[in-house]
Amino acid sequence: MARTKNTVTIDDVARLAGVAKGTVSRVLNNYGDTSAKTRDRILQAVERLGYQPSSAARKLKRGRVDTLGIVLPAGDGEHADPFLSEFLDGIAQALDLSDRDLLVTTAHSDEHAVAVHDRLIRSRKVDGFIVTRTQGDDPRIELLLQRGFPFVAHGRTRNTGFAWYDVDNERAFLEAVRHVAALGHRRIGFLGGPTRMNFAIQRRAGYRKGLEEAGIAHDPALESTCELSESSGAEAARTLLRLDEPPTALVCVTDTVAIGAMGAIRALGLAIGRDVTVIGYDGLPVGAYIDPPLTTFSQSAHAAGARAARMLIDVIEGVDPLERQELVPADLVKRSSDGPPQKTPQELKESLAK
Amino acid sequence: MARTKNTVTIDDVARLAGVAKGTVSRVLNNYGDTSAKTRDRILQAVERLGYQPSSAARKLKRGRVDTLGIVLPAGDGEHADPFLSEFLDGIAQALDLSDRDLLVTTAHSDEHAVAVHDRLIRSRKVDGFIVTRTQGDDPRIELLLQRGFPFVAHGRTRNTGFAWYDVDNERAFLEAVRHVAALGHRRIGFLGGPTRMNFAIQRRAGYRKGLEEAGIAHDPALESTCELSESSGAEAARTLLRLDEPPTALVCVTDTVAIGAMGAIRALGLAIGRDVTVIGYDGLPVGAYIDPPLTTFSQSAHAAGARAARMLIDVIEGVDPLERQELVPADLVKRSSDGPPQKTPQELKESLAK
DNA sequence: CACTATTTCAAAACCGTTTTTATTGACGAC
DNA sequence: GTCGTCAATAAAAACGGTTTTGAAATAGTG
Repeated sequence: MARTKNTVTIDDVARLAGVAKGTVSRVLNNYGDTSAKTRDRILQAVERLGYQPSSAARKLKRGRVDTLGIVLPAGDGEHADPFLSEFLDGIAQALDLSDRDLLVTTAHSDEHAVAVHDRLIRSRKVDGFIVTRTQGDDPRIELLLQRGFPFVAHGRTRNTGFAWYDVDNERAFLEAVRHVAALGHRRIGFLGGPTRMNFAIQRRAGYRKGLEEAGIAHDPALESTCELSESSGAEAARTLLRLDEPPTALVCVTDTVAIGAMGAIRALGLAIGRDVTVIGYDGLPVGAYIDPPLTTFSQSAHAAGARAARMLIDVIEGVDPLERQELVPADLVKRSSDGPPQKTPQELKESLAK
Repeated sequence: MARTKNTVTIDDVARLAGVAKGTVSRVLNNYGDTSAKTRDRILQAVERLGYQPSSAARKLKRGRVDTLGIVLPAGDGEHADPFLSEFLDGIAQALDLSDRDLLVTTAHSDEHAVAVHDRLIRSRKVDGFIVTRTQGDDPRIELLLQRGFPFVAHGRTRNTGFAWYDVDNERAFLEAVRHVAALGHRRIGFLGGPTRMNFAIQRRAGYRKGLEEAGIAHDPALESTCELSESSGAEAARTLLRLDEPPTALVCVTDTVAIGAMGAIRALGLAIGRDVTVIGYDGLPVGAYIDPPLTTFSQSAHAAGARAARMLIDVIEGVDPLERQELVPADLVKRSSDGPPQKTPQELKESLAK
């Protein structure tokens, strides 16, 4: 049974145009060494047959696939990471402009992630990777550096000898402190994250710098550390508010922690945004729905994805990765969980005593 | 400059094992016609060199890429569709089990989507497509059917001669009405979606059937149509509540519309779940965070993605697409936006008049 | 022991491109 | 005229696999 092939190849084009296939190829890749006449004839044949080169054959010869890869942490089957979906969308849109595509895979553990990257590299299905959710020491980045495979990380790691795109955590927290200081707060607490995380250290540094800039003495009692959960945020908030001179503002390492803190504040009978100001970080959509809507700092995941993709393309095309390191500021999303202090710390303490 | 190639090919393996490359290939593809001795030798060489076949070369000969494609509607750059990210996650996990990958692209319009599918087909970058967010008459599906290219749709269309996975929209809305009727509601409003969407028609049909089953006369004034946005949902809700005999329950085509409606209800000074019951559809995570948490119908996007991927693989491997059509029920996620009516429609009207 | 069937593997052909090399004809210079 | 030179294109050689073909070695049979 002679199954008729329904795909049109370069040979078909060459035959129709009456030239050698090499000539067709050169025309399509703009070598510019063909006469106008044959070029027109070839382009016409291409048009008529609706020819498009086979990516596999092309890649075999050229060694490129025009495809970028990303390995996502597998969701728990419940709710997918909202950040990632926006990030993906940004990547895809950037790629559309350059006629490349995105290969998406998931991994359910660090080891699995490394294995998947390795498989994709060896089977040459992608030209480079975008690595998200980086850790201080990241095994995926180790692998990619060791293999000399192009990639861009979203977020720095301890080692920084590669291309990355990151949000300026330090700057954001400096601005957070500046913002509440401008509202009139002088007792400003910090609910920080675990210091094994790179970003937690950066954010704390920004907090301290902000205090210094505002001329407020750094009080270690106001600087706490908690896990990145609501319950942990709630507990840390309670601790700070029990101080003899409680803070009138809380700057929180993430929105999740801030939401936990808000619950604790409300439970103590205080008004968020009036008695106690709360500032988050992440710009999670849920922050807009809670009561009162959370003032926070936000990085556009969409913009990050688009930019990271563009940077990766540059790296693949030979740009030195060290020339593709970008630090961008996070923007303040002003909602309603902040405001001028209505009470002094002493008054706050008294109202809590009741 | 003789750039040393750092990729290991089948020739390297063959040389190391002292056999012809054809033999290596047959061993790796389990032809079972090689002696145990040479097979071991070859596998050992493969192991030692860390050899993995080039996907491009392999595909060139076999005509398959082991990659599925999906073309997403491009987000607006603001918030990506939470449904899609979960759906993607489901697909990716299913693919992981079968050593295939997923190619993701975006399209910003119907025409663009068709063009992207066409490009991917012709450049043979994927073996098949998963088509989401189907419309009554879907140009993408037209294209794929015409090209005879394998695909699975998430959602039916007018034409149903292909593989699909769909939630039983009609049934869900029938159950929604049954649910609120059981709570004691008799004036039940419907905030429907644009009727160009197939699912909107199905959901409306379920609503009407539910009324019939409950023995409630269908009042066209209670059945409205809105776009799938919060603002549109809010407006539709206001319109219905201004009726002389306002509804005490609103069944909404999507969670987004329901959330908009809730905002409008609150703004009118009414208590959600007491004065007016609101039922959504989609099971969006955000629904759990709003106040009060939204009662809704949920389809697991994750499960849908995983199942659709599996179905597509079957179709690619030759199963008749007509044998891969599945209708699954949506489940009621009971939260707090519903309850027995506290007021009659007349009382509701009066309290609004104030 | 001659003869055939079976197993095992080497060699060659092929997939659809890109890239390199060769060939052809036209043209100008000597 | 003959000889390069140059432009344009044809022809051939990769690229890295899979699949087909066929030959040699081995086993089985009368």
